[in-house]
Amino acid sequence: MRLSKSFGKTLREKPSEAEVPSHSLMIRAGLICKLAAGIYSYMPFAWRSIKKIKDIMGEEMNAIGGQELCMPVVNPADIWIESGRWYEIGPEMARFKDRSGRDMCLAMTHEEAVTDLARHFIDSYKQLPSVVYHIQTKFRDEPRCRGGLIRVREFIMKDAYSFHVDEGDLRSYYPYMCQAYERICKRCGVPVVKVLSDVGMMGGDIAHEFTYVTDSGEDTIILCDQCGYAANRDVAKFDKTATTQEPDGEGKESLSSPEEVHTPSKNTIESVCDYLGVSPTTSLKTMVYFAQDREDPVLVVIRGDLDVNERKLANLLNAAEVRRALPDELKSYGLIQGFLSPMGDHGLYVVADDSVLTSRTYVAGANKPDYHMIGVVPGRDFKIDVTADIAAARANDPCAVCGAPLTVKKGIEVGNTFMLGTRYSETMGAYFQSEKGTLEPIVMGCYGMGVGRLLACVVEENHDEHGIIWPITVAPYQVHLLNLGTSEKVIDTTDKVYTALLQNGIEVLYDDRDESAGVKFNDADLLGMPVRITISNRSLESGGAEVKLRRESDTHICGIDELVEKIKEILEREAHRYVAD
RNA sequence: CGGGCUGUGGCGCAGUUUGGUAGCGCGCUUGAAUGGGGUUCAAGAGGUCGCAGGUUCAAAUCCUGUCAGCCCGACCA
Repeated sequence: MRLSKSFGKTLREKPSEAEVPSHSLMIRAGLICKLAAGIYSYMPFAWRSIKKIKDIMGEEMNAIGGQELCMPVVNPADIWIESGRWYEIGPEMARFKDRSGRDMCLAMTHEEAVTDLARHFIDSYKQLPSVVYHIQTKFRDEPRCRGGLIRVREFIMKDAYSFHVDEGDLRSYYPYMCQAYERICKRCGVPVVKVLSDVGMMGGDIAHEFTYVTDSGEDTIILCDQCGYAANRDVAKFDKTATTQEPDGEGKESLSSPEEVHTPSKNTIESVCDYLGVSPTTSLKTMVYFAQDREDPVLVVIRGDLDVNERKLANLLNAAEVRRALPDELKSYGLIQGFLSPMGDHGLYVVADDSVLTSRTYVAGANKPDYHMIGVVPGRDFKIDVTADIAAARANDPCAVCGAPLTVKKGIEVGNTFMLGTRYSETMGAYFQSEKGTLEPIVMGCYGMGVGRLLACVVEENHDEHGIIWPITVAPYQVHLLNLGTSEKVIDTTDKVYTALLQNGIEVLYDDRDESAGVKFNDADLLGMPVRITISNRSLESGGAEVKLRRESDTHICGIDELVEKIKEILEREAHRYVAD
């Protein structure tokens, strides 16, 4: 490709809308162009990379038995009504009516469509297991797009679906998919961590995310450097007993009933504990939440030093989401903000984090302005309807597995894998006849990976202050060829080199523009092709062409005659860096 | 959906406080010089100042509304 003819151009300045490096670079390099919030065109260079990423995904999917097919972007409402998600999912699903008034939607994912295929074509256990995948555009009307391709509304996704006779077969297949995911990321030059994750709107049992760790990310993951435990914060477990101090030795545990104490204006955990001289670990924090589908709020009790993770709480309550009650709402239930208490005859459902069982007695609110209770014993002094883990893990909390301090990192979720089970096959009637002759629901797994998001991660991981540093496996072109000066000899030689490289199947971007050296070098750095070849009077006098790797700073001269062979060698060596084990 | 902010040639911005009929840099066009890290000079093209209403002799500037976008939060496989 001659740069003088290529569609699109580079920008010198950082676009004002871009915050994260990949976003800024992708716009500056002319890789993407926004049409509307979260809706982008992929420009020619980006599209070449996208194709390579898709190829890598395809190869890895094929290698574990996947068959590629393609399912529609537009779905009829019927199948989503069958699965129950037509009503479960909110405004993030784009819906419309066709000309005859039938409800339709843009698919956000394809469990429904693939389950429809399964019930059409899978009749017998003899057809199982089976795996299909497709790489398709999806639309989710996200409330907030950000970071260029990191979070968008229209996006390309590779999703795979596996069908099994039973849970055991799914479990034995699942690791292959996880391994394929790790291989894909490795081959694209993006390091990922496999973390336990929430099942979210997919439903099902076990799920993992493959997360690229970066400060530009929006997911919070909890990692144990010691034993390797890794989980999304929404499901991360940690050891709550280890942080607990013994109940303070003031004999309060001997109180046969709680006692009221005056705590003027002490309406936060910190101020109360300071005032009373106790540790927050022996206090109770009470919060009021509204959960979807529940008329009355629930009282949530957690140890004072901990915070509630709303995802965990929502899952426990079987609600799509929960929200904190507003001050006015508290009043209408007779609750006093700042002095909330699980005690009393409020009649509300009480959810307790299991941390409240780690100590004997606690300080709690008195549900009365400026008063708290001491010597409160959970269970004795207030009822608990359900106890579960609803606490958010934090940095330095002890690992639930090995006790080492946990670390918290930000990351981008590149892909995820779910053991769906029979959630869709049962609701949509995808059954097969077993060896015994019985009718059984197909056990399913689903596995998604964002193509554009992975591309953004590639750039996020592989760049410097000058521009992108493409891994050879996904680079739009392998070689960036440029000439300097207008001498006929230089131009002729470069043209010949260009032709020779092309004839040898090498992908070359040829900067044939009449631009100054600075412009050409800067664009080469910004565009970031792995190998740069410079031909100028100076290089010819030194014996040929100058060759430089984008990721290295040193250059060397290579004779024109040996150039093609030399480049082939380099490309092979570079490719070797991205081979998955 | 809350909080903060921004809309002015293709891109990045100034001008808005104190109303007087639009400017800078980059990019683009033409010509010349230069030719190893965004080089230099000259001449050009390009904007109903997001949109709608209002105040005024006069609005990019003041007022009201509205739309779009960005950031933080909520939300989200």
